[in-house]
Amino acid sequence: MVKRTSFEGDSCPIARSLEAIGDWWSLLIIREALFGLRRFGEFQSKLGMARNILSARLRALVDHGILETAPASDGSAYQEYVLTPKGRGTFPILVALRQWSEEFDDAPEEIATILVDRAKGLPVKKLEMRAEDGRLLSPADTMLKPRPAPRRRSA
Amino acid sequence: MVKRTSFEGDSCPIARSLEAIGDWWSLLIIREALFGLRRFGEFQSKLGMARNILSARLRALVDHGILETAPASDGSAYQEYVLTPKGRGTFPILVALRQWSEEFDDAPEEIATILVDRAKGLPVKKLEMRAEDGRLLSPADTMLKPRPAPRRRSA
DNA sequence: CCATTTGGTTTTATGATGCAACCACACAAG
DNA sequence: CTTGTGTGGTTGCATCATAAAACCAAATGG
Repeated sequence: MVKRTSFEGDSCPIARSLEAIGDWWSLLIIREALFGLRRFGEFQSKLGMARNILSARLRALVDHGILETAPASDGSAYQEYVLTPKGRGTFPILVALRQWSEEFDDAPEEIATILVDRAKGLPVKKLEMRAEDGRLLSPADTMLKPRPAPRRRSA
Repeated sequence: MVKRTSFEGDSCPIARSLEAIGDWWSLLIIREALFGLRRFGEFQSKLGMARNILSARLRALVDHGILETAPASDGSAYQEYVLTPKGRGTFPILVALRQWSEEFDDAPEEIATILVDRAKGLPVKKLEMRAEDGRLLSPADTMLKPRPAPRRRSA
């Protein structure tokens, strides 16, 4: 078989998340969903992507529990795709991608929008990594540790 | 043309970042690079991916300014791939992906490692989105604003 | 100097993607 | 009831990307 290698059984959480949302288009669909889009046609016209690919991606995202289909909303008998809590939980990922572009893009003048605090209209602060006690951490201040064995029914 | 649609000219910073690091394998290569891997063979054996794909990805990452080739390091005449500042700047993206898995994965017991603060050994705190004045922001507290016109040579 | 490792490129088979055409259903007008 | 239009897909086909393995050249290693 020469099919694309799957990260499904991988023990790395980064690989596991990419398995769910790492496909081409997937994160852009989620971005639009976070923006409020719900209908097949809305996604299609906004993203300008082929409908069969959109169909496949929506189904995959539903299978992964990121979107769910809702039977209606505005009376019409069509279904809608709405984010689950797991889907809304991708927001920090999108913010991180956005901030990385804003900081390192070779042509930042081509970036059309900035994410701002609704209350004050000022840009959102850069995401920071902190320890549990609040200390600011750099990548070098961190390390990977084997996951502690799960306590069995400790409650 | 039926080639894969590129997001290169897109004005959305998320699309632009995916253009650079959204390919299958790319973020995993960056993850290993952040972990200290430098040599072609190291990446290949650690990731278990086909060498031609690795070769293409490494070249693309170099083209995008995420990796650069260094002529040596341990005396041998081979070249190495090291992260640029732009490459190291992807760290928050990887942390966001990792934390998303840790929080929402259907089988979290399969996740082998946790990211901890090196000094105390405690897990890194969840990434938070904050306003410039430090207020904690939810997605609903934010909005997109058109980028202000660039001041021309204000310095 | 020959064998092996390293760091790739080339070849070939198959899956993924993009585009356009087609189909099923709902709804509205005539 | 028939026609028309919009929505929400699925199906074919051409092309691209990916994977696996073979191949190759330079650098060690003995």
